[in-house]
Amino acid sequence: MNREQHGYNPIESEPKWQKHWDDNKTFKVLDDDSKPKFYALDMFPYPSGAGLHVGHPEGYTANDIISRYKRMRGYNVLHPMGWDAFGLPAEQYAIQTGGHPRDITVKNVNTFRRQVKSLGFSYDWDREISTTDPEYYKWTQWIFIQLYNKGLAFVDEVPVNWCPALGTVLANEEVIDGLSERGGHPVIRKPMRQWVLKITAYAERLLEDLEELDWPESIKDMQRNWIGKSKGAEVRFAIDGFAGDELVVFTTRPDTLFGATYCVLAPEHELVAKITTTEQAEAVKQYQEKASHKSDLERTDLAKEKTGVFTGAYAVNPVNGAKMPIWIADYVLAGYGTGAIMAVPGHDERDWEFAKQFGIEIIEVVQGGDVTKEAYAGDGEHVNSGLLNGLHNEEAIAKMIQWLEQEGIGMGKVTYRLRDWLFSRQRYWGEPIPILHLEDGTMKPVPVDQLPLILPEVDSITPSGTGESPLANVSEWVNTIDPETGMKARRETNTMPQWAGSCWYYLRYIDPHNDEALCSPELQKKWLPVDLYIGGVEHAVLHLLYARFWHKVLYDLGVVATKEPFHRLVNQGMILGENMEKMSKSRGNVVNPDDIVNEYGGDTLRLYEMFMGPLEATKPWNTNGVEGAYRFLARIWRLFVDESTGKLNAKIVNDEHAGGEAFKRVWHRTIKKITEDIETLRFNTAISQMMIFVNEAYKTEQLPIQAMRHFVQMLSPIVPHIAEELWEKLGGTESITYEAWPTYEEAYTVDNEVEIVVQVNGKIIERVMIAADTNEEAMQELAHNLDKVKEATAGKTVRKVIVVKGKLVNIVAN
RNA sequence: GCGCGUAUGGCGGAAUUGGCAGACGCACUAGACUUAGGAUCUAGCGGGAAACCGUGGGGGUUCAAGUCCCUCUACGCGCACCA
Repeated sequence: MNREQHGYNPIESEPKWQKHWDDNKTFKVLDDDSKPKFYALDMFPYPSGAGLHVGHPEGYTANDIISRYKRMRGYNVLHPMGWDAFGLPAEQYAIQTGGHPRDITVKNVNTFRRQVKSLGFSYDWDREISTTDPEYYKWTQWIFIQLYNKGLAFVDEVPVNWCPALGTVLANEEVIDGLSERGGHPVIRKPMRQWVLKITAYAERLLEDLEELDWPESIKDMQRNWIGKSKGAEVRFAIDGFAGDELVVFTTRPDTLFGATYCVLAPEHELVAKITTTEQAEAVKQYQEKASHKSDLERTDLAKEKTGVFTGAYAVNPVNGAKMPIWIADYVLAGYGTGAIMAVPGHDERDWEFAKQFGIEIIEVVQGGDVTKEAYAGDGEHVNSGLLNGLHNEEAIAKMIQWLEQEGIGMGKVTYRLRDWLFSRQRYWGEPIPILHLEDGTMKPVPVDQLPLILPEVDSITPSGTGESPLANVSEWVNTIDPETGMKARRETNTMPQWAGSCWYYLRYIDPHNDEALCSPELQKKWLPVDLYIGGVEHAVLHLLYARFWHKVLYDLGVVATKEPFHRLVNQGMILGENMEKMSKSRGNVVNPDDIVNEYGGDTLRLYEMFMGPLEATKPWNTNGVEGAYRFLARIWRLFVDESTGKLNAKIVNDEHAGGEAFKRVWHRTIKKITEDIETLRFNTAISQMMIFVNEAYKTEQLPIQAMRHFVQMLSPIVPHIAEELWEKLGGTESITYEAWPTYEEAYTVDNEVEIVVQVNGKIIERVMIAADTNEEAMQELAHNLDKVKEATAGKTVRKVIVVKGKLVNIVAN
C-alpha cells in the first residue's frame, strides 16, 4: 500500500483514538436517569488460547454499531465486556504443559482484550469482569447456596462417563464412540454421586415465557423441543405375584391400553432386580452389563434392531386382567417418564418392531391402518376396547384418563423431556461448590459471610484417580471445621461447570463492584432486561436455557424484577472460510483478525464484516472483499482530505446550497436509508447507501459541509476511528461519540420526477419520465397516446387498464 | 425419520413486501493519468447475433410472481427409539 504523507493511515490513527477513548473514559456509563437506557450485550467469550476468531467481531461489531447509534440518539447505553474464563481447555492445557490454569487464563484474557480493543469497540472497561475473579465467583457461589436452600440443588446418583484407565469422569464431548478422546480408553456409564440442579421444576415457566420474548422463532422452537412437553397419563400396573409392588408407566396414548400386550423397563430400572425370575436372572444381568457399556449415542444411533430380554415376570392389564410379559430393553430410556412403558405394538412403531422381533402378539385397537404390516399411530375409531369402542383418539384419551382416575390406577400427567442439570465437575478449574459435609453425615452450605470460598492452590491438577476432583488431594483445604457448630467437616470437592459463571454475568455488569450484593436492587430495576443480546446460535439451547432458569430463580427470590433476562436476541451467522467450508485449523482456512487489523486496520475489518451480507446469514470470507472495504475507506478519506496538504478538501464549502437540489436529495435520502437500516440491523444495505453517497459526492463540484458532517456522523458507529479523524478535520473538537444523530426532511427523500413503465399485456413497451404527483387518469391518458402503445394495441380491444401511481400503466388488450 | 431454514449473474449480495430483477461491492474488460501500476479516475459488465430467454426443477393463482399456493430436488442447522 502506497500511503502518501496525508493519506488514509489507519495503522497510525486507530491506536491513537483507542488511547484517546481509554484516557477520556469516553464510554464510561453513568447511572444517569435523565436519559432512556439501552442495554446492549455481547455473548460472554471464552478466552481460548487460539485468540479471537473472525466470527467473534461480527456479532460484536453489530452490537457496537447499535450501541454507538443509540448514544447518538440520546440513550444511556450499557455496553460491557468480560471473560467466561473457567473451563476445561485451560485445565487440559495446564496438565499438558505443567503450567497453572490461572496463568494460562490471564495470558489468554490479555490477548483477547488486546484484540478486542484493536477493533475499537465502545465498551465501558471499568465494568470488565472475569468469572475466575473471587469477587465475581463469590456471587456465583452465593446463587448456588440460594438454589440449595430452595431445594433446587441436590445430590443424586447419576450415570456419568467414567473412564477407568484415566481415573476420571469425562464430559460427553470428550467421549468418542465409547472411547476417551485422549488415549482411546474405554468409557462406561457409571452411576456416581453428583450435584444436580432441578431445572425441571421450572420447565413449564421456561416454556410459557418464551412467548413474550423477541427472539428468532427457530431458537424458541429449539428450546421448546428441548423442553419437550408431552401430555398423557401415568398408569399403574399390578405385577403378578408381587402384591406390594406396582409398575408405573407413562404413556401419551392411554386410549390404546386395550392393545397393550407387554411392558418394557429400562435396563437400569430399579424394579428389574426384584421381579426377575431365577431362570432369567443370568440373561438379564448380561443384558444390563452390555447396556451399561453403551453411551447414550450408541443406544440410539446404532440400534436399528431392537434388543431386549424377558424378565420372567408379568404385569396385569387393569382393563381386562390380561397378563403382559415384562421385558427389559434399551430402547426404553431410564431418564424419561418413569423409565417404563406399556407397549402397544399395533399403534407404536418402536413397539411394533420389538414385537415382531420377539413374536409378541399385536392387537388392533384403532382402525385406519393394517397392523399386520405396520404400526398405525393415526386417528381412528377404537375397536376391541370395551368402553372406548366407537370413540376417536381425542375422546378416547379423555375417557380413559377419567376411568383410570376413577379406578385409582392412574391419572392424567404431563412429562417433559428436559432433564435436571448435572451441575458438578470433577475438575480443578471451576468455582468450588460451597458445601460442607459434616462429621455427623449432614450437609450444609458454607456460611454466606465466608464467601468467596477460594479455590486453593494445588501441587497437581491431574485427576485424583478416584473420580474425585484434584481438590480431594488438598487435605488442608478439604478438612475443615464448621464455624457455626464446631463440627469437623469435609468440603465438597466437586466444582461447578463452565455454564455457571455465564448464567448471571449480565447482572454483574450492571453493578460490577458491589460487595454487598450481586447487584443493587435499584440498578437492576433500571437496567434490566438486556435490550439486545447478540451471539452465536451454538448457545441456542444450553446457555440460554440455563441463564433463563437462574434468572427465574432470582426473580422468585426478589433479586431481579423481570421474568426474563434477554428481551431481544439476535444470532449472527457463521463466517465460513474462503473455500465455503467451516473455518478450522485442520482445514487451514482460518482467518486471524490480527492479520487484517495489522494490514488494513480495525475499521476495515468492521466494515467488511458488516458489508458481507445479512447479519444472520452464513457467509464465506473473501480476501478481495476486505481489500474493497479498505479501498472504500481510503476513497472516503480522499473525499474529505487533500492528501498533499492534509487539509479539508477545498470542494467542501460552508454553503448549504452547494451541490444543488440533486445532491441534497441524495444527502437526505442517505440519512433516511441509513437510519432505517441501522434500526433494523441491516448494516450491509446501510453501507451500500454510504457508497452511493460517496459516488455522488465525487461527481459533485461543491459539497455543503453540513452534509459531510452528517455523513461522518453516520459513518461513526460502523467505522469509528476514521470518523473521529474526519470529524476533527471538519472542525470537531471533541469525540464524535455523543454528537446528535442527523435528521432528514421527508420532502427531499422523494423524487419529483419518476420513471414509470408502460406495459401492454404485462410486457414493457416503454419507460417515461413523469411528475411524481401525476394522477392515475393523466397517466392512463399519457400511456394511450404513446406511439408504441398504439402500435401494440392496434386492432385489439382494450379490456382493462391497471394504473399504479408513480409506478406503471398496464394495458390489457386482445 | 421428525422439525426448521436457505436456493437470485463468474462471486458476496439488493429488490419500499405482488408492480422496471440484478442496487452496492468483488472479479473482469476498455479508456485516461503515468517511468511504472497490484494505485487513482472514467465507462462497460445476466445469457443471446436477434426475436427473445432468464431468480434451484415442475405446476398453479394474478393484468402482473424472486415475492403468494401446491409439488419435487439440493444444501445447511437442530432433534433423534422421548413412550
